[in-house]
Amino acid sequence: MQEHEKIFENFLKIKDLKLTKPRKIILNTVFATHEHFSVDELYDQIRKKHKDVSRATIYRTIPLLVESDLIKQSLRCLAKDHYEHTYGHDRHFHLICEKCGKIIEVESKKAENILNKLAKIHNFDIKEYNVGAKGICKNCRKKI
Amino acid sequence: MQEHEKIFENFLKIKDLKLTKPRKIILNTVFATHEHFSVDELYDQIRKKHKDVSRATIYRTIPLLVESDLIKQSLRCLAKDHYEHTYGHDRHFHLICEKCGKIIEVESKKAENILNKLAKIHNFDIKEYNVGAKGICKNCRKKI
DNA sequence: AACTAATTGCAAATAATTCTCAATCGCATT
DNA sequence: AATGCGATTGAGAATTATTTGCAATTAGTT
Ligand SMILES: [Mn+2]
Ligand SMILES: [Mn+2]
Ligand SMILES: [Zn+2]
Ligand SMILES: [Zn+2]
Repeated sequence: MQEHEKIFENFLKIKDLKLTKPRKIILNTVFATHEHFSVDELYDQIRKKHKDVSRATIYRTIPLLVESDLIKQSLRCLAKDHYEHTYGHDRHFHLICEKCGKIIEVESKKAENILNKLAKIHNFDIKEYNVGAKGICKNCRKKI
Repeated sequence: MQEHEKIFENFLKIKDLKLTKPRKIILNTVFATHEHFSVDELYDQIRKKHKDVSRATIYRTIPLLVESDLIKQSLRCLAKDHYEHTYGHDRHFHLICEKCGKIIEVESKKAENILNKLAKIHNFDIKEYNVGAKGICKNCRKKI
C-alpha cells in the first residue's frame, strides 16, 4: 500500500469514512503524475480505465483529498480551477505562460520568509499560500 | 471628467468602442470605493441606483476594464472571483481571513523583487502577479 | 448470512457565465 | 434636426460547472 493511500485511509477512518474503490481510483489517478489538473481532465483520465466512476464522486472526493492535505487547489488564475497533489512535494509557486499554458514551478524559501514576515506584522496566521504570476515564457517570447 | 473616465474613454476609442451610459455607470461604481467585489456584489451595488443596467452588460464590461488596466482580478482563492480597481493603487498582496473574510492589503517591494528575480532566472516575462494567502486574522484568533 | 451506515451513479437542480437577437443608442454627416 | 450605420443594450435562452436528492449498492461488523 502506497504512502498516500495510508494517509488517506487514516484520514477517512477518523471521520468514519471508508477508502472505497472509487475513492482509491481517484486518489491513485491523482498521484500517478505530477500534472496540474482540472476536474474535467481528471474525469477524462479516470474514465480511460474506469468507466464506472462518476463525476459526482470525483466532485465529492476532491474536498476530502484537500482536507487531508494530499492535494491542493492551485493555479487559480486560469479559467478553470486546477488542483495538484502536493503530498511529497515542497511548497512552490507557479509561473504560467498565457500563450502556451506551460507551468513553471519555482521554489523559494526567501519568498516564503518574506510572506511569513509580512503576515507576522499583521498578526495573521497563514494556512495556505497562493502565489503565482501570469506572463509569457521563454519559448513563446522568442516567437513574437 | 475623472481620470479613470478619461483613461477608459481613450482605451475604448482606440478600439472603436464608445463610453456609453451603462459603461460609465459600471466604471464609476467600481471606482466609488476600494472594496474588492464579485460580479454579483457589483450588480447589487449598481442596481441600488440604476435599475436598467443588466448583468450581461456588467459581464461584458469587466473584461474591458481589465484590459484597460483599470481593474484587476484579485483574491482568486475565494469561492467566487473578485475584482478590485487598481488604477491609482500600488501593487499589493492579500491576506484573507477564512473566518471573517477580512482582507488585509500588504505592499512589499522586497517580495516583488524576489518574484521578479525568480521569473528572470526562468526567462519568464511576468504580466500579472497573483499573490496572497489564506489564514486566520488577529481578531479571529483571539476568539478561539 | 444479516445488518447498518456510508457510498454510489444517475438525473435533476442550482449557480455562474456566455450567447442570441431584436430594439435602441451614439455619433458623424447631411 | 433628420438620417444612416455600426456599436450596444436588456431580456431571456443556452451553456458550463458544480451540487444535491434519492434509490440501489457496498464495506465493514456482528
Ligand atoms: Mn505545482
Ligand atoms: Mn486589494
Ligand atoms: Zn509559453
Ligand atoms: Zn478574521
